[in-house]
This record gives sequence, C-alpha cells and structure tokens, in this order.
Amino acid sequence: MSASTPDHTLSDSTTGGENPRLRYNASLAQDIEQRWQDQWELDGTYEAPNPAGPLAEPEKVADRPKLFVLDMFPYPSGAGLHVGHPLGYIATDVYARYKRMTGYNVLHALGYDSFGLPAEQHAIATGVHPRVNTEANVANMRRQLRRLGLGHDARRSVSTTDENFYRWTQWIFLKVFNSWYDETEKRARPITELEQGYANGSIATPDGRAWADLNTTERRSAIDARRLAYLSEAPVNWCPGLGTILANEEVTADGRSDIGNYPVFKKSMRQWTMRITTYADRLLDDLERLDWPEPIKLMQRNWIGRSEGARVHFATPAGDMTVFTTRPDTLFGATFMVISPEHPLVDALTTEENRQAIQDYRVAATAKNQFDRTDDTKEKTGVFTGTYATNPVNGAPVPVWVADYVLMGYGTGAIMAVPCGDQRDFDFARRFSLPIPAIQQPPAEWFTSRELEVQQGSQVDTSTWPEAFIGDGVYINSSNDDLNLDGLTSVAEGKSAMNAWLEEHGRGNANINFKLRDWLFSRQRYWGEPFPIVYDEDDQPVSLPDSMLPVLLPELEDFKPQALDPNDDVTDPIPPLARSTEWREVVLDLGDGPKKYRREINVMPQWAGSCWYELRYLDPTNTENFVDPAVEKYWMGPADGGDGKTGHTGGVDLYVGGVEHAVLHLLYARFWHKILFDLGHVSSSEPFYRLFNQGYVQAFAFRDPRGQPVPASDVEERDGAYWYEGEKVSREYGKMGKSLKNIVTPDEMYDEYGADTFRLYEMSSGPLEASRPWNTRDVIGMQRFLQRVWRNLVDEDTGRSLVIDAPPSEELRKLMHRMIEGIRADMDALRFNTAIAKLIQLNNALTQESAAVGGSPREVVIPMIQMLSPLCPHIAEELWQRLGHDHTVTFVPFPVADQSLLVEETIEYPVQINGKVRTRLTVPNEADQATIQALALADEKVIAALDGEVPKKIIVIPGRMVNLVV
RNA sequence: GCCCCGGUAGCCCAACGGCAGAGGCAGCGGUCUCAAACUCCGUACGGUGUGGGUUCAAAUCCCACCCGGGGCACCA
Repeated sequence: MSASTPDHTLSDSTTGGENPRLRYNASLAQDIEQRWQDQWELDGTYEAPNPAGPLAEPEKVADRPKLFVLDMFPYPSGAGLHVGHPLGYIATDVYARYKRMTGYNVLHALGYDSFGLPAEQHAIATGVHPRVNTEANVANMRRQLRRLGLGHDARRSVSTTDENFYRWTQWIFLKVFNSWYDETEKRARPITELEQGYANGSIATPDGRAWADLNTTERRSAIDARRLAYLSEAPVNWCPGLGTILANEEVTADGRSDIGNYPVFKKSMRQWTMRITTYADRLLDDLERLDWPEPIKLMQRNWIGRSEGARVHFATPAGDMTVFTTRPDTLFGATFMVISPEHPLVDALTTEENRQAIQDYRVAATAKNQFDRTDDTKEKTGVFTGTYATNPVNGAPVPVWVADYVLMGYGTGAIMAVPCGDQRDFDFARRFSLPIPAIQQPPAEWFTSRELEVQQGSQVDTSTWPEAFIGDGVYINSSNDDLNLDGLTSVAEGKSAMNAWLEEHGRGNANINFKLRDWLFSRQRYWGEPFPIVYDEDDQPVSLPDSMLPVLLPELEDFKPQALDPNDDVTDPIPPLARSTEWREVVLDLGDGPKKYRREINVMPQWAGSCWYELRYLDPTNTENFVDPAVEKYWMGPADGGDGKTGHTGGVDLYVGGVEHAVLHLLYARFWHKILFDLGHVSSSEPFYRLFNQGYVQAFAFRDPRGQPVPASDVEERDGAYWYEGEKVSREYGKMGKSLKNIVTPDEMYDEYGADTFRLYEMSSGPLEASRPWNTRDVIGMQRFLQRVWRNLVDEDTGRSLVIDAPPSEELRKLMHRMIEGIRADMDALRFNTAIAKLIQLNNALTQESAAVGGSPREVVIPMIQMLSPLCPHIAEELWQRLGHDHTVTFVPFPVADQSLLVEETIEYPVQINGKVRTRLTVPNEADQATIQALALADEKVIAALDGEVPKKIIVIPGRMVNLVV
C-alpha cells in the first residue's frame, strides 16, 4: 500500500475503540484474495479440458456443453493498465464463471498482442532490445491482472511474439500465399489445383495461350497473378523520419506520423498485399448470420462499400476509357466526363494548348492534403483537357475534364457526369457553364417544394433548378434508334434496360464495385513476424517448406531503422533486417539442391497475430498443428452441427471488446478465418459468432487557469467548484491518460478496497455497453455492501459463524426466489449492474432478518454466496469454505428459483381515474377481471372520486392496474 | 452535411406502453463516542432535454427540435 493512502479502517487508535479484528476491509480482502488466487493456481481450477490433442482430458469434457468466451487481447504497453482496461475482462470473467455454474465447460484465457511499433520505438529510444521491454511489460500486466482474480486458463496465455506462436502465423501466411480464389466456386483453393486447371485447360491462362506453350517464367507469373498473397507495386504511407511505412491509422489527418510527428509521403513501393477484395461479397453477406451489434455491422458494410452499377466504355482519341456508374440509366444525360488528376490517360488526352493548365492543376492537386481535397464545402475546381470522348448511347461529343473531386482509388478513377441527376456534377456544370439537359421528369411536388412553377415535358428547364433531381421520375430525352427509356417510370427499369443495351453493343456491362481495397501486408520494421519467403536468383519469391519454420527474427546488435532526413521522400527505405547479411543471404536446399537465396527483409504488420490468436488458445501447446481439428470443432464448430456454409457459422461464443476495432482487426480476422475454412483447416466459417462492445471508462480531468492539466486525484470539490492548491480549476470529461493527469490504476484500487470491491464497482456503475465516468469516491459503496455481507455471516470479533439452521421468514424466502429468478436473467443478458442491485437488495433484507432473529438463515445464505461468486469470487470462496465446504464454489450449480414461490397470493392494484392514481386495492391473486372491476367500483374512495358519474370505460389489466375513464 | 447511440433526483444509474425508483455515491436526521472516524437505523429531493402527436394510459411508440458521445464524409 502506498504510504500516502489513509486507511481509517486499520488505524490503531489508543484513545478509542479499534475496529474489529475481522472486519472486511482492504487488508482482510487482500489477505483473502491472495490466498485464493494461490489456491486456484495450485489447483488449476480454471483449466478447461480439451476433447483431443495435447491438453486432452476427454473424461472431463464428457457431454457438458461448451462455451468459448474471448476478450480482445491487450497490447502490452509500458504504461500498464488503468481502471478502464479491465471493464471487459471483468465482464467476461463474470459471465464465464456464471456459465461454469450452469454446467458449461468454459474456455477463457488471455494472451498478448506483443509485436508492434511502440515496443520498437521504445527500444530505439533506450537501446534495449524490444523483446526485453515487451516481456517486462507482459510480466507487469500479468501481475496487475492476476490480482483481479480472473478465472483464466493460464496454460493458454499465448503471446504473438512467442516463437511457438509466430511459427504458425508464418505457416498460415504460407497457406494464404499458396492459395488462389476460385470465383466460380467462391472459395480459396490450393495453388496446386490452379496449376492443374491451367494444365488441363479448365482454367484459362491470363493471356489465353495454352499452358504447354508457356515457359517457366510465364507459368510462374500466371500462377503468381492469382495468389491470395502477392507482391505489388503500391502507393504507401512512407515516413522517412521513422524509416518505415505506416498503416493508414498511424497517420494523422494532417499527413504526419502519429508517433514522432514526422511528415508522411505517398510513395510507390513493392509490397506484400493480400487479396481481401476477393472475399468482399462473403465478408458482406455473412454479416447477416452473425450476432453482432447492428452499428458494427453497418460500419463493416460501409467499409466494404458494395455498390451495384455498370461499367461503360467511352471512345476517346486515346482509346476506350471506362467509367463506373451506379446510374447507367442516366447515360443519355452524360454531357461531360471528369477524370482524376492521377488518371493514367491524363497526358494522352491533354491537347497542347491545355498542357500547361493541366500540369499546373495536377501539381496543385498533389500539394493539397487529404483534408482539403475531401472538404466538400469548397467549390469544385477543374481543367478541360481539350479532348472530347463519345457518348456511346447517342454519339454526342463529351468534353473530358480533370478535377480532384474524382478519386483515383475508387472505381476506374473516371466518371461520366450527369449534371441533372448528380449534385456534384450539377455544381461542376454550373461552375463551368456546361450544359445540363434534363433526362427525367421530376414530379410536381419536387417543383412546388422548391417554390418553382411545375415544369412538364418540353417546359422542363434545368437552368431554373436550384439543385439536381435524384430519384424516380419518368424518363425524357432518353432514346436512340434501338433503345427507348422515355416513359419508363422507375430507375430500376431504366437501369436494366440500359445495361442490356450496353452489353449487347459491347459498350459496357453491369458491374459491382467495392470500396474495399486489397490489404497492404508488409512493414519496414524490425519487431514483427519475418516472412517465410526467400527470393531466388531471378528475384522471384519462393515459399519455405513447413520444416524450415519458424523463420526467427535475427538478433541484431542495432535494430534501428536507417536514419533518414524526415523530409527525404526520395530515398528508399532499408528495413533493419537488411543489415544482417548473414541472415539475409542464405544457401538452402528447397528440393533441387543447395542454392543461394535472399530472405524477405520486410516483416508482417501488427494485425497478423490478432488474425488467428483465438485459434491458438484452443490448443496452445500443439506442435503438429496450429490447432487440432477435433479441438477446433469442439470449441468453435457451428452450433447447429452444419457445415458452416449456411445456418450457424460457428466461432467464438462471446467476443467482448471496444468498438475501436470495428473494421480493421475484425475484418482482417474474418478474412483469414475464411481462408482457413475454405482450405479445410477449421470447421467454423466465421471466427467470432457473437460480438459485444463494452463501453469505455472515462474520467474527469482538470486544468488550471493557464490551461495546464493538474493531478485529478488532488482536486477538491467545494461549493460546486473545483480547487487545486487553492486555485480554481476547470473540469472536462474525456479519456483517461497520462497527459491529462487523470489516470487511476487497478493497483490503487486493490490497495484501497480489494479486487472484489473493484470488480463490483466496475460492474455496477452502469450497463456494460455504456461508457461511464470513473468516480473513485463511489467505490466505497460496494465495499460497504461486501462488509455487510461478511458481517451477516461472520462475527467480526471472533470469526464465529452467524449462520443459523432455522428457516427464513416466508417473506425473505419469497424475496430470495424472486431475486434468483431476476439475477439469472440478468446474468444471461450481461446485465451485471442490475444483478448486483438485486444482490444488495437481498442482503439488505437478510440484514434486517438477521438482526431480528439473531442469525442468518442458511437457506438464504447458501444461494446468496453462490450468486455472489461470479462477481466477487474471492470473498465467495472464503465464505463458502467458512460454511464448511471443502471444494471450490466454482462448479457448484447456480441457484434455481422455485417458481411456486414467485407467485404472490394477493396483488395490490392501483386504481386510476383518468390515468391518475386515486386508491389501491388488495385483491386475491386468482380474482378475475369482473371481480376486480366490482371491487374497484365498490371502493369508498372511488365512489367519492366519481361523485356519481358513471365511467365511460373501465380498463382492467390483470396483475397490473385498473383505470376508470369518465 | 449524413448515419448511429444516449439525455430520468446534486452524481452514477433502475423501471414487460400500466403506481417514476431497484441499487450505489453525496446530503440531512438519529445511533455509537468525552469527541471524531467507522458502523448501524431512518430520511428529503425530480415528474423523465424541449415542443407536438398516438393511446384509457407515454420515461417507454411516432414526428420535429436542442444538447452530449461516436462513426462516415466528393465513393460516381
């Protein structure tokens, strides 16, 4: 305990009475908690038996139902935990413990996501190897978490940096590398089957030639072109100041690195990429089958960004130019085209007299940062190339413009502009005085709601329109010799007619476009998984055989990236692994004799380990397999026993974590899992069947008049204001963090209150999904509750049991059964805050009775301890033992309510007149509607209130209330 | 700008469309004490962000607006 912490309950006053020896306070709690934590560890209480593999104990698995509960595993940061971190861990622990008591074989474990940039940055700053630092951080977090009393299976606590773990990360990479996506069967298949398909002609080669006519190099590139992991030249976020490329989420909005604040440049480099786009449809469709919060599904849907439309080819002097549009039906209204400044045809389309203007525009567009370019409040800009393309549907010449509102990264980087039906095109046309022909007849209301005279047919005049018309409307001016949309009334009809025409004339086809991009998968760092890839003498990637795994990170003397000028965007990065020539240049026998190879010197991104870690929890010590198939099927197989393709997907039964991983981690992990499913390595088609997002624990922060944060723990509240060292300070609400000086650590809570109190406070302060402020001063309430529980059962001075065998009063017994019924429902629904309220209510009633009869009836005490144990396991174990049990309470069946005691013999009915309560009637439970009505009408107060009036209507809700309408 | 989530007592939060209050903190009164802390007992406080609507009945359902938190943002 810290020296500055006052502990009144332990103060030893010589002038006054000491506190009782066995009062439940922080020091007694710590004594109890540490003893039980040691005991659980010794007994392996939370070790979950597997049906097969190295951890097999089939007799213990028996026919118990299984439950796999998972937390998003932490990054072992040097700062350790604050009280916000354990919220989800406590919740899953409570749920897991509850389910153990209802007969489940529960798997609950926690590992560490320990590769990553922060450890590497820390290593560079201190000169200490990242492994040393990472292991120290993991040790510290383990210590902090152990004191929480989490019922984890310690054998399954893996770290992504363990060689025995990343060996399998590399193994999975090889599976991805050695697979291709079969668009017909809509699944990944081994690359050998692609080769067979090419060879027997069932799959066409990229250029259509026969397989036999291709040389070795051509065959190789035909295969590489379909691999799910492939090398590509792609623009990346290159940060010379850090000597590495960065993920998008590591770059700030103003184009600098999150760490170090160095400039970040877009640079094209040869990178490993994963073909996640081939799974776009399945990643989207299978969301329907998952039990996830709707907002998270929506975020994934938006990220995948599916839109249906068509590709349309426009003839230009530089050849066909293809656009993607969601409104092919409006092609007759396409009066100009706009291409992105980065479009490859810009130069070819630019005429001599426009060259300078185009060049200036492109330079200006490059200089704009992402923020300016996407700020849609700004007026549209653009430059004419001087060239006209031909509208395929009516042969009209359409000018081609360059403008930065068209993005190279989406669709084809070129659009057909239909100003009458698209607001951006409308704005652009107005700005540059381009024609805006109408091709749909807006309905009358459209005009009237814009205070325009209604325009019909030939009167339609877009020059009077304030904005574009978007929606269903009769088509006008939309016909050519063999296509006539005029008169059609719906967009859907227009689209399908136009798509058919385009297809027939070879000018386009229906098409689906996704926002999702392939996943850039390499980093120029040290602290990550090395790729199990070498390059041969032709500089072509070759996968290593399983027998050569793991490819270990070399022990470098100096793992710093090459020091570069932060503003040097020209020089290529040199990853730290390049420095060890000994490691990099190898002679290997890959089946055709010893040859010289060069290792891949990039490493995998931090997401790699978290893409599959939950599978390794299942079988952490297996050396033959990343997971034994029978073990995976047991813990994660589809609950309906199906094949995972339709119906239940299988996967983790409950995954709890913050909303911040809504897209990246949860999408990448789903992608990898689906590949493993397609290749037959797992029986579940999704990794996480049920997802729950817990809220955040937030905190108040305080600033002095100069705006500097002051330590929140030393701020005092007086007269509705906040004071620090005699100075008035302002309060704000936000995240807990070092810079705001408002961190509260679990360690402080263990010391001041004990883990059980801390757990209860975290669970009681609000519904799990809600964010809530941390209020240290409120914690005492949960300590007092446990103190009262303890005092009801144990004499604080002597330690004598206060439990009696006499039965409880009928009233207390009924209350208990009502509480049991409610608590079970709360536990099942993760409503721990209301479960705790019911336990307090029960204990308060027990306190009354205990005082009255001089002891606590065993019939109430036993279920109460059982119900407490998931929430505050240490004190529950202690009391359970003191009541004479010699086995842990962990597997004792959770109490079940006696339904006959839930029914009251009499019910009190409020009687309302016009919705206002006038009196209450006590009516026997079995009274029927007519009886209740008669009783109500006969009541003195009702008669007085009615004052002779006859109710127009009488509503009797059985079991609820009576309402008289006059 | 668009889309989510939320607004109930001084604070954190409960409440199948049916008596606004389960629980905790803080407050107040008492108990204990020479006094205090701790303990225990008791207790006040709001009509549910605002304005409409539906209903016998609205915190709850619908519409509009205000405030707070989060996400997306020229996606053709």
